Amino acid sequence: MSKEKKKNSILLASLEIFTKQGFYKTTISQIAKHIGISVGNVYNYFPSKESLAKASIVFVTEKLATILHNINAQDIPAKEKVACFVEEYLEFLQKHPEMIEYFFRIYLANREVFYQSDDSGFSLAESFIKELEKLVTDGIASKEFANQDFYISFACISGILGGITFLHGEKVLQADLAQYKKNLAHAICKSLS
Amino acid sequence: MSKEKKKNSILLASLEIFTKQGFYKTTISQIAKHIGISVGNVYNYFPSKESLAKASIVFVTEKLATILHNINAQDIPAKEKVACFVEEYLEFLQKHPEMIEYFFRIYLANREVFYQSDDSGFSLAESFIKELEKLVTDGIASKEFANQDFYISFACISGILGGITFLHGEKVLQADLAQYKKNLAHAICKSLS
Amino acid sequence: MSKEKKKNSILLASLEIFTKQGFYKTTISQIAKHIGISVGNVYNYFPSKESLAKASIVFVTEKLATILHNINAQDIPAKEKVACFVEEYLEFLQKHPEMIEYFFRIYLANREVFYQSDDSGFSLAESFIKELEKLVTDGIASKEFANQDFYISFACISGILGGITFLHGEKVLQADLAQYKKNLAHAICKSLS
Amino acid sequence: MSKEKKKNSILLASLEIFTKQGFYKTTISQIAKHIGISVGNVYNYFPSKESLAKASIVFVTEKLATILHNINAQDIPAKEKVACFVEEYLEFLQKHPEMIEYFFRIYLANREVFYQSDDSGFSLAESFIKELEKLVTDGIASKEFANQDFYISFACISGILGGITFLHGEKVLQADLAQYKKNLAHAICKSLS
DNA sequence: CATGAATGAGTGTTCATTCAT
DNA sequence: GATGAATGAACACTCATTCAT
Repeated sequence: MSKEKKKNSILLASLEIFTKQGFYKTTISQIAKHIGISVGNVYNYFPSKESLAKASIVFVTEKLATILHNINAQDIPAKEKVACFVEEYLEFLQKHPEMIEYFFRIYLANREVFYQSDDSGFSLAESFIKELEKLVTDGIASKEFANQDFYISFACISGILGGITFLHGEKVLQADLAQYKKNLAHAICKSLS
Repeated sequence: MSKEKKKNSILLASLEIFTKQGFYKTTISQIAKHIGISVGNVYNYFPSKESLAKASIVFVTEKLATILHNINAQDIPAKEKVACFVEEYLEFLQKHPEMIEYFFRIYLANREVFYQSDDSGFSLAESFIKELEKLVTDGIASKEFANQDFYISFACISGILGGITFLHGEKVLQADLAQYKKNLAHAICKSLS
Repeated sequence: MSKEKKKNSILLASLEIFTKQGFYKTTISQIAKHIGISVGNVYNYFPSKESLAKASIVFVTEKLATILHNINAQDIPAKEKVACFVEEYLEFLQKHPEMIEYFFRIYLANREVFYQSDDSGFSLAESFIKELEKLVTDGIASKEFANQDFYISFACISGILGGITFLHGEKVLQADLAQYKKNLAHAICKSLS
Repeated sequence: MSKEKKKNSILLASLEIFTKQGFYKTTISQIAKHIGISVGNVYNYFPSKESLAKASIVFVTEKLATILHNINAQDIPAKEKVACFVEEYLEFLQKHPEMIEYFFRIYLANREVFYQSDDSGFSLAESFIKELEKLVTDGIASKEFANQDFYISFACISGILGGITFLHGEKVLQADLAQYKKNLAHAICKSLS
């Protein structure tokens, strides 16, 4: 296996196990065992457990950022962009719940892991937030969305998606995720207007 | 100090330190020191660290449930109830950020701490969710809100509030919390309609 | 309850719980609860956990010593004395297994509890050993027993009784204890001859 | 040092310190220090303190079982087998008092450590008991010993040896252990006849 | 690159003992 | 005498990280 591939497999394993068990309950040994390598070898690719957690969040946010970037690149109304993003988000959540849940459970919650004195941990999600900002700004420009503080919009979009993600993780949703697509997109757009 | 009062002071200290440092990085010794008692004495009031975390979440959700319960009891339109709740929520967040953040950071994130095999950890927040459900149901009855899956509404209300709470915790909000009151209430009502 | 009676009830409770759970796994709190008094009050009667254990062994050995003393006082052959002692010992074991087992499990095993630098822990059983010595000496005088080192005789008598006590505690003996009376007395006498 | 050898050295250190100080007064740290390794490394070889105690007892009983097995294999009268066993037992006790005393002090006394719900702790000594049973059965077959309940015979053999072991541990025996060989063998054979 | 034995600081929890009431 | 809250030292066990092979 190439160096890059092995690094990636370590990342994916971490992501999965961190999400399932939490950051602190996950041991390096478990991650190593999950992909059949030795504990010491994990350290050849990542210098610490913390760095694994950070690399994981960058990995996830870049996936989300890419999705949103491609949508933003299209020449369609902002409301449609929201609908597209909700759709792709739900598909992603369906396919890789561990990645999305990692974002909401591990990253947003374990502040002490991701934050350094000199650097807001928030910055790890920068690429995604940039795209979100673009989406909102475009919508405001086209008068589709109300011209309000970006943070309100941010709270609406990521809050509502976070809420549904949480419920999905709790396994309380009776219907298939895709069923919620339309209503969620509608709710988000309304909240932004 | 009465027994009940001491138990409460331990709870409040836990809440604060858990929120600041995370569940796992917080030691019983720190909690004990914070209120000037011995480690062993903490265990005279709570049988384990985990039980402290659980008692904390019950404490917070009951506070929130009480606030919402009183609002629900009033004879006003559902939209006004939402506005009232947002106002009181923001005041509460301003005054006791550790309690609200505890709810979003510690409870929602450290699944492995709160969940037992036989019992959804979700149930610890039951009293609050019940009130939220009442608010939404009433609004649907009065045609103020759209008749949609409660989970969507749940995601909207707690998601948007969670989002702003997160941003507040990140200290990125430039304006005073109260400034966001109107816009947030508006966004939530819109999202429910 | 008189002071003496309460002291005794504490002693008996200790004996029972020490035997059932071992010295270290028994807490003062358990002993106190067992007789319905407070932890602090136990310390009004015994200055330490260790002193409780020591008082217990003195209590038991004095019971055994009394039994043997009365037998020694009779004008019967030594072999009959052995038979009598075995009989009464088995009856005692039947009735108060916790006392006898205390002697063999707790006292003989937890050396570190009973021994002080200046004093052999062995001395706590002195009264009983004295009587045993008398029994053997008398038997040698009457030519019933061989004139051998007392320690050999001691090993035979208390060893064989200890062995059957152990097996009784293990609950592997199918027959009633009394059934073993004759054979045990016979074995002991033979071993002494 | 090979893995197996290190495991063994941990075992021997445990045996010695458990015997000297008792199970509960012995700390893993002491065991580790005694052989110059770290606390954590002990746990690479034994998963718990309890498992160390159990492995120790298996180790000792297998030593005793082997001794007795070799004697049983010889074509000599049962009485001579007893004499051989007593001799080798005393030699072993002389050479490795910690092992034999471990058997009598730690194993027989700390029931709560060795017993599981589903399994008599007694079973840890199975291999030795099997050999003892063979010795007795053979002696009965050759009419050297009386045909009595095996448990009586068990109490006699292990009781008498346990008694002398106890006295040896108390350091009350004036003569050399070997001096008691003949008398002990004689006493045991008599008690079995 | 890969291994996994070794390290040792760190933490939840227990419990004998004390003492103010 | 009686209570039981308070103390704090002690200890089993964990696990991120290192490094010799």
